[in-house]
Amino acid sequence: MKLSTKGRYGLKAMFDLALNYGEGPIALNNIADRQNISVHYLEQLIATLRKAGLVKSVRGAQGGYMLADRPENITVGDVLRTLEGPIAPAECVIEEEDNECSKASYCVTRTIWEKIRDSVDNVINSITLQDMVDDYTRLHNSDSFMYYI
Amino acid sequence: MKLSTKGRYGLKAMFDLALNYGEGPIALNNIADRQNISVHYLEQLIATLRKAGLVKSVRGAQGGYMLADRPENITVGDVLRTLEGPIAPAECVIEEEDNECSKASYCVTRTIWEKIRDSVDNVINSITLQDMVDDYTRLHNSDSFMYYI
DNA sequence: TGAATTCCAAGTGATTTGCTTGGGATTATG
DNA sequence: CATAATCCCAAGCAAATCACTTGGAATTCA
Repeated sequence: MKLSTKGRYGLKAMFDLALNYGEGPIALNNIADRQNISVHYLEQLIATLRKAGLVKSVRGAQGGYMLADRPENITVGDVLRTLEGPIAPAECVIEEEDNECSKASYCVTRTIWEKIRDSVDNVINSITLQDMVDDYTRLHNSDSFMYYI
Repeated sequence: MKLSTKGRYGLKAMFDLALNYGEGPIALNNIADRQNISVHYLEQLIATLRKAGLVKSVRGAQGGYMLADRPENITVGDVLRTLEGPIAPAECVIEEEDNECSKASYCVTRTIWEKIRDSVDNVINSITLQDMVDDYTRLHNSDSFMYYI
């Protein structure tokens, strides 16, 4: 039940782009440095995100990447599903596909997988990149921060 | 984010044992036949469950396995954690272990993994094998079943 | 023109998955 | 007491997946 580095690195990168939203294209090696990820590996991940329409690229010198939409319009679920494929604990509860086995209608374990899938979906679909940015600024810049030390 | 066959087969087997709770030892090949799993593979899974104290075994002819406790005292989480290891989407939010990275206190993606972990935990810790048995008998034996066809 | 960048394809070692194979130990039953 | 039925254990293994690396082509700014 672990996410691979694809999903984990990819979300870090998207969060980085969200932090820098509106500031023109961000070069991949900047993101890779900040987030401690191999540039060439991140390249592959962001290519997937680009093909999915979540980021835009600008080629050539001074080029880079930027979010294709405002951070409040991109959810964690969008990012994770793009990089990890459908988020489901078992084949038989992948929604898009038609993997239902013949016993689906009365399979008791299947209802467990559905509940797990739905609860994860609920979390990742309800958090946007903007929410993450807000969390970040709250943790780093807020005056109330000192009270918690 | 998929479960492996360990968790999926294992839960099916435990559900099977719960259905037959109180009827003496159940031979593994019966379970394997009913649930469509290789006997030798299931043997390995149930060995793990036995070492974890979730099932008891009776050796020799007419032997088999039975739940070590009543179905209402065993949760889906007990079974899945035993077979799959800690259920967490990333290393840094595995509770038992001390995998926190140095940035844990202000890492924003980490809070995402925590929320996913907690929501899955919430589902699997709240469902017992008895709940599954109840679901099963409701689907198969209840008079109201006909109304839903 | 040259440096900075994105884009693309292929290769690779390590690990995990999902079993299979082959046997030994124990015990109920005839 | 022999035998069949069962649990117990260890090792092997092919295929897939993971987490990258390597090497280079295409594009564009300065």
